[in-house]
This record gives sequence, structure tokens and C-alpha cells, in this order.
Amino acid sequence: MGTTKKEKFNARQNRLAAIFKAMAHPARIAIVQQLVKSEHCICGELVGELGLAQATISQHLKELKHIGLIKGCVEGTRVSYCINEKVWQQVKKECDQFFVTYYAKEACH
Amino acid sequence: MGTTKKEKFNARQNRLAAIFKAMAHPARIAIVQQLVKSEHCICGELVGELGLAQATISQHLKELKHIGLIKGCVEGTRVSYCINEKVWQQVKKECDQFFVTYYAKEACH
DNA sequence: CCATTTGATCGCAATATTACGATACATATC
DNA sequence: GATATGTATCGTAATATTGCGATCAAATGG
Repeated sequence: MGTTKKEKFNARQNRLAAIFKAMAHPARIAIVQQLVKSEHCICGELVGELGLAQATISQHLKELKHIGLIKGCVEGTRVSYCINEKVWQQVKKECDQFFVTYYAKEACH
Repeated sequence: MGTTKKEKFNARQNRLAAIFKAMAHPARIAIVQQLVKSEHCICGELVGELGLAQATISQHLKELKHIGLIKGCVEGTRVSYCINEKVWQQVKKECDQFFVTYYAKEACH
């Protein structure tokens, strides 16, 4: 009990849920928006920008990295984060495809 | 501690996060897909379709209803669920707007 | 080599989510 | 009104998430 029963659903459903889950936090939305705006971003800048502890930001970055939406490259003592364009396009497409499936039908009134 | 610090983010970020959160579970994805496919759907049908307990399905339906993406109308002893078209279009739009903000930039290599 | 800078990770407390049996509730039907 | 049907809600156990201080690790600069 307590665990999501992923085995009851297909790969596409689980993947889509994982994508949405990665974005299901305002801090992670904010991080992504920042990266979209500024191309590169250092973890420390995000800490200043968002006003959360460094450990917290680092954890959120990890989750976004986990689904591949962002990537980070070490530059000296710093790590520069940016959007992973390829995955971004994929994710965008998967979202689009999900939302496009519905076109107005007879609703329950 | 343990609670999302919503007050650090703006309304748009929190709203988008809430939308994604509502979809951040494969069962809820599956429910929405079912409603898209079949227009109307009874809770009991979803229970049979997804293979989760009735109480669990009912809870997932509640979360989807909470952000307005679906609605249910009582029909006798049953409740018929369907997509809320208006909110669906809104949500689709908000997602689109989010994903469209990014167009390829110089990434960190 | 030592101190500094920067970020990742650990460990923990608080809270939230997931799942489900049991039960309450609402509407039919007899 | 009693019974059946279908759904919501309650209570609870298991697990996951959020946030952060403390610490670890890697690279830089002296």
C-alpha cells in the first residue's frame, strides 16, 4: 500500500505521469522558466532567485535532470544548467498529443 | 517543513504546478483518456477498466474534479463523468503557452 | 598543501499521497 | 419502508515528497 501501482498502466501513461510529476511543483516550474529565459544558469543563481535553500534547489534540479528536461555541465567549481532541447521537444510533443485527443463531444450537462 | 512553499511563487506558477500535479499519476491519465474516448463514464466502469479499488478511483476522480478538468452529474444512483470542455481548453492553452516559451538557444555543450 | 567556492548528498522532521476496507449516503425499486 | 445499487467518505497503513542544516566532494587560487 502507499505506492503507485504502475504495473496496472502502460508505458505511455506512466511516462506522461512522470513528466507531469516532474513539473508538479512551482519551484520546478520557476527553475525551468528561468532556464528558458537565461539559457544558462548556475545553481547558486537559482538559490538567490527562488529563495529556497541550496539543498532544496539542488534536489529539484535533480528531479528535472532525472526526466532529462534539463542538463548541467561542470564548469570549474560551478555547474551550468540549461534546457535539454531534444527532450524539451519530445515532452512538448507528448503533451500536445495528449491534449489534442479531445475535441468537444456531448458532455453530461 | 514538508509543505510546498507556495508563497514564494506567483499565481501562474502555482496554477501550472497544480495542473501538472493533477495529471501526475498514471491512473488519472488513464481516467482522462477513458473520458476522452467514451464521452461519458460511470465510476464503476472505471473501476472495472483500471483495476483499482472503488475508493481509490473515487479519490482520483475527486482530484481531477478539483482542478475542474472533469465534471460529474448524478444520474439516478450513478454518477456520469465527462471532460469539462471549457477547462480542458484552458489547461491545454496554459500548457501550450508554457512549452512554447522555449526555442532553441545556445545550450551548455 | 590549505583555504575558498560551489554544488551534491545525507539525515531528518513535517507533511502529502496512494491504496483500500469499512461504512455512510443517496437514489431507485419493490 | 425495506432492499438493492452505486458512489463518496472515513480511517489507516505504507510510502513519497518537501525543505533544510550539516557535511562531503571537486575544482580553483593562493
